[in-house]
Amino acid sequence: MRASDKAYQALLDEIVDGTLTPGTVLAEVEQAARMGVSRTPLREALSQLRKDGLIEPQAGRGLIVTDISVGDIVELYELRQPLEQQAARLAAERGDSQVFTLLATQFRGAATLIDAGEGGIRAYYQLNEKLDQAIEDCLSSPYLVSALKTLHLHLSRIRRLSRSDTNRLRAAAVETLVIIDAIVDRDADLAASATQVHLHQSLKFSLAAIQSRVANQRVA
Amino acid sequence: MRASDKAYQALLDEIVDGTLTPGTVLAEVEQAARMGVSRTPLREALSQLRKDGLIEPQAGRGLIVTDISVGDIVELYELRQPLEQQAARLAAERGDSQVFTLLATQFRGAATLIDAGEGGIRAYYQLNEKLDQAIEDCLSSPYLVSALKTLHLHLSRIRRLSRSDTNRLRAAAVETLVIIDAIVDRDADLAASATQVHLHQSLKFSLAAIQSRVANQRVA
DNA sequence: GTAATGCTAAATGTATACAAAGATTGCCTA
DNA sequence: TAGGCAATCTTTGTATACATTTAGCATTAC
Repeated sequence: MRASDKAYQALLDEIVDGTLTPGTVLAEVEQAARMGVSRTPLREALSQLRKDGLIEPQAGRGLIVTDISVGDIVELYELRQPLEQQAARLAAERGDSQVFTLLATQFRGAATLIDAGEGGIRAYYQLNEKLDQAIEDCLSSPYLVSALKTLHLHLSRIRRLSRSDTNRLRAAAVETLVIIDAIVDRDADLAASATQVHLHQSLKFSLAAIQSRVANQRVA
Repeated sequence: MRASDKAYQALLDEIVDGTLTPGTVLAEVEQAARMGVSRTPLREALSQLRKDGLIEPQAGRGLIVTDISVGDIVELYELRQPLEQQAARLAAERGDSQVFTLLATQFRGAATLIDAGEGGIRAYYQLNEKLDQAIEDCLSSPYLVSALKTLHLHLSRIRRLSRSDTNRLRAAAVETLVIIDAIVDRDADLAASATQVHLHQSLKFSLAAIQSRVANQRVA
């Protein structure tokens, strides 16, 4: 593995999982030392992260981790809605029914998973990733796939901001199951509509979760 | 301007306008010399172009300009359709009516422009860019804007493959006018539908133009 | 004659030295 | 004391030297 790839992946992970918080200054020499690489490959990594929109040039000097706020959630969904609807539509048209039939079965057991504590919830998230992967595998367009990849990068970031409670997760699983069933039935319009519904709900509850958290913080 | 930006822009322009044809090998020392910069900023430029999907690692070694074929057109439209529909929808919801009223007026004179020879057609393309810019200005989401930017990069490339005749351009202008009028009327659904129609026609005629060109080449 | 192995050369990947640009701090002046 | 200017120092931007990897080719052995 190239040193630049290593640094890119490491920094990416840290930004996505929140270890590097928004506003953190990424000085070249400092980060190069921390990653155990020289400045050249590190700069390449930073340049990639900049293209991803995960870091940006600060007013004065240096690169900082981009902020991710409530406003960003709404703005991100303005991209997510059309992209995932299109992906669901194409998956319905071309998807391998067997794959999605299996996923449907797994999603029918999602509620049990969600109620099984921390580990179960982690498994549920992994199931969602499997679904995303299955849908992506249906797409022949590298342009669409690439846009989805970038999108999911940012989605991972906001997931930390607006953690859902188990009630919401169970509801989300049901909504997702409608999408999967539509794909199995080769009903592209339904798959798109179900996606729209799911994302609408998802956005609504994300914003509500943040609102309530802010309210709680005021009390504390 | 930084040397890396200069090299990036220069290479980008050459790839988009077809000076650097698909398959062209971009060797670092060679290109660095040609651009008048050293290898370090040139590599940064190449790294960006790679993220844009304009160049890719070759089997053996080295980076080559990515191929752009008929299949790519269809795949690109699988991204274009959802993105531009969303953009049109949001423009209809939030756009400044005055801006789009002016654009509508200009597009009503498009036919005259298209029939005025080479220069007129260039002016018509510039008018289309003004429209794209006006729509982009309506978008608050940097995520959506960024995806559109990348999309238009690749669209510029395929425009060389499937040049439209004046008949098609006139029809396209009429289709576009429907979109603009919908935006002026704040009719998001109509703007989205009109965009879908326009892009459907645009794709159909692009593919047809290429087919007929291939047929002509066989004759010649 | 063919295949495999080793050598060579050329390209990429990395590190470091050097240059330039800008920010901060301290001093001087008003 | 406050504001401005200058000098220094930190940080980024660039160039080049060095390391590493691999493809191509030739030679040798089977």
